[in-house]
Amino acid sequence: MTNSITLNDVARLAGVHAGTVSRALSRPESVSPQTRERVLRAVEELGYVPNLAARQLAGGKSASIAIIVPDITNPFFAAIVHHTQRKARASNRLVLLADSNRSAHEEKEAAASLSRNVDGIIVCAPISSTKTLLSSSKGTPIVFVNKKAEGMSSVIIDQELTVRLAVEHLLELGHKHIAFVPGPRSFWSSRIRLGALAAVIKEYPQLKVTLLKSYEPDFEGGQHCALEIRKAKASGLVAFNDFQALGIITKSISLGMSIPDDLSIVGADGLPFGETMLPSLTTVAAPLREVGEIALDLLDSEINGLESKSVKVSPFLVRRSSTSSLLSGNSS
Amino acid sequence: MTNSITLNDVARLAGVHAGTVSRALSRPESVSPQTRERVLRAVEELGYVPNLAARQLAGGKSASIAIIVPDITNPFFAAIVHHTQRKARASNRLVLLADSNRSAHEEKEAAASLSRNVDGIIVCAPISSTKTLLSSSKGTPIVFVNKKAEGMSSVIIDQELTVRLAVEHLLELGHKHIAFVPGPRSFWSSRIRLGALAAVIKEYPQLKVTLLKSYEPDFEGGQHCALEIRKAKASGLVAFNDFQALGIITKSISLGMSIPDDLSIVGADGLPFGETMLPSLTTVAAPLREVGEIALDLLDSEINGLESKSVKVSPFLVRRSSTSSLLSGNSS
DNA sequence: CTGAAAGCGCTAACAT
DNA sequence: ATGTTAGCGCTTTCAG
Repeated sequence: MTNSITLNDVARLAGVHAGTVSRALSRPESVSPQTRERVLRAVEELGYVPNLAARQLAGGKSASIAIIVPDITNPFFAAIVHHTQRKARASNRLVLLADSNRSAHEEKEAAASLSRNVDGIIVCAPISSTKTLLSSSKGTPIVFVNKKAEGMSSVIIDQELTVRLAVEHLLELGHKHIAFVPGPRSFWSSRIRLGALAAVIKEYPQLKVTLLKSYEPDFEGGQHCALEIRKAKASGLVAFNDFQALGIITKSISLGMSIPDDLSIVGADGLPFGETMLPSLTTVAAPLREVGEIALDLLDSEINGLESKSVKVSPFLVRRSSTSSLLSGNSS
Repeated sequence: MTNSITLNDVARLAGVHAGTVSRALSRPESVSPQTRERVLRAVEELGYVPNLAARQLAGGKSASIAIIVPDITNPFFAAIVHHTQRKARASNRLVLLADSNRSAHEEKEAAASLSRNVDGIIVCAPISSTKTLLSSSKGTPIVFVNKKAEGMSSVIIDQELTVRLAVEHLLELGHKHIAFVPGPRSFWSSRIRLGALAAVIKEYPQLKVTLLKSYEPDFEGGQHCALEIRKAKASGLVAFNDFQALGIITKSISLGMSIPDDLSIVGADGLPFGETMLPSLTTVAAPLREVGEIALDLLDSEINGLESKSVKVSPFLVRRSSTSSLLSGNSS
C-alpha cells in the first residue's frame, strides 16, 4: 500500500510501453521472448509488485478469494482454511478471511462486504439461509463447504458413510447395543446423519440402537451427554464429533467408567487432538485437505462460469484406542 | 467483484454528485445533515457496497490489513487471528490471511505480495530476519507478535513473568527439584526465557533446577522429552508450551508414571485443550485476545505515522490438575 | 457545503 | 508484436 514502483517504472527500465509490460506479465506468450526477458529482468531489478487494486479496477478481477468460517479457532475450519489458502497462494491469489463468530448476521455482513472485492467466496458450514447468502453476495460466485443446496456448488463430507463406518466398526467389534448422539437440528449434517442411521440400522436388525437426546457438538455438550449415556447401558457410542467425544470420554472417566472397556466411543471429524488424547480417539475422519482444495477448484469453476456441482468426499475410519472389541476384550 | 452498483448510482438516486456521496460516507460531518440523510437512504435502498479497489487506488488506503502466521492450524495463532480479525471488522476493514507453513521463504513472499495491497501487516512469530521482512514489505507498516526487534512495533508476552509464574507455582507447591525444557534456540522467546530462568533461580538458591535438552515445542517433542525426564528425578517440570506438556504427560502416563503425583507439569500458552485433557493442564496462559487486539492497535499507530513501540502483555497462571502439592499430596 | 475535474495504476481494445 | 488510448470506481483537490 505504501510502495511506489509501478508498471511504468518497469516499462521505462525495460524500454517498452506499459501495455507491453502488462501483457508480458499476464500472457507471456503474447510478447516476443526477448521483450519478455527484458521485462522480467526489470521487474526483478526493481522488485516490482503489482498493485492489485489497480489490476482489479481495470481488469475486473481481483486475484483474491474469500473464505468465511464460523470460527477459525475450531481446528476443523482452521485445517480447511490452511489448505485452501495454500492452494490459492500457489496460483498467486490472496485470501481474505472472515470469522463470523457463529453469527448468521456477521456471516451475512461478511459475505456482503467481501463480495464486491473478491472473485469468489467459500462459505464453510453456512449458518444463514442460502437465499440470504445469495442475495448479500450479489452474484459473486460462492461455494459451500459442509452444506448442500440446490443450484450451489458445494463440497460435502459423505454423512451416510460417516454413520456407516462408525456403526459398522462397532458392529465388527461385537457390540450389540449402541447409542447415537444426534447433532443440533439446525445443522444440515445432523439431519442427513439421522436419515443415514435409519438406513444403516435396517441392514442390521440384530443391532439395538438407542437414540440419545441432542447435545451441543462441543466438549461441554459431551460432558452433559455422558450423564445420559450411563443410563442407556449401551456398550458402544457414536458421538457427533470429536469435541463431543472428548467431553464424553473425560466425563465418563471421571464418573468412574473405563474407556474403552465399559464403553467404546467413536468420534467424527478426525481432528489432530484425537491422536494425542488418552485414550486416543477412534474417529471417522474427514479428508480436510481434500475438502479445502476441492472447495477452491469448485470456486474456480464457478468463477469461470462452469456449471455448479456438488462433490462429496469420503471420510475414513481411524482406529485408535477409544473403541475395543466386546468379544476378546482387546482393542480392535 | 461481480456486482455493479456504484457511487454514481447512489449519487443519481440521491440527486447529488459523486464527490458528495464520497464525502457523506467518509466524513459525514462535512456535508449537510439532510444531504447525508438522503445519501444514506440511497445507499440503503440500492444496497451499495463500496468497491475497495477503487477506493484504494484513489485514496491510497485499502481499508484492509494482513496477518501472517506460521500455521493457522495452531490454536495459538488461530486465537490471535480470531481476535485481530474481529476487531478489524469492527472498524470495517478486511483482513487478508497468509499461512507461511512455517517457511521463512513463504513468509517473505507473503509479506512482499501483501505489502502492496494492505495498509499494514501483522507478522506472528516471525521466522525470517527482521531485515528481510522489512525489505520485502517495502515501507508498509509492520507489527510483530511474539518477537521484539529494534525499531519495530511489537506485542510480546512477558517471558520473564512466564518463567517466574511457572517456577514459583512449583515452589509454592513444595517442589525442591524441577526440570526445565528450553525451547528451540531459533525462537526469540526461548532465548529470553533462558535468561529469565537464570534470574529467577538466583532468587531461590534452595531450588535445584535441571536444564533438559531442547525438544521441539510440540506433542512429539514432548513425548521424546518424557524419556529424558524420568532420569532427571525432578518432581516438577516446566514445559515450553502446552503441546509439549501434553506430549510429556501422555508419554509419562504410558510409561507408568502418575501425573501429577509422580511429576507436576506446567505448560505455557493457555490453549483451550488444556482444560479438556486428563489430567487438565496447569499452564501459564497468554492473554491471546489482548495480544490480537493490541497488535491491531499498534498497527494503526504505525499506519498513522506514530512512533513504534513494543508492548509486553502479562501471562497468568491457570491452576489445574497437572500439578499438585508435594507437601500434602493434594492438588493445589 | 457542494459541483467539477483530475487522476490513482492497471488492463483491454484498438491501432500500427 | 508493440504502441496508444480510454477508462475501471473512487477520493480529492479546486472552484464556486
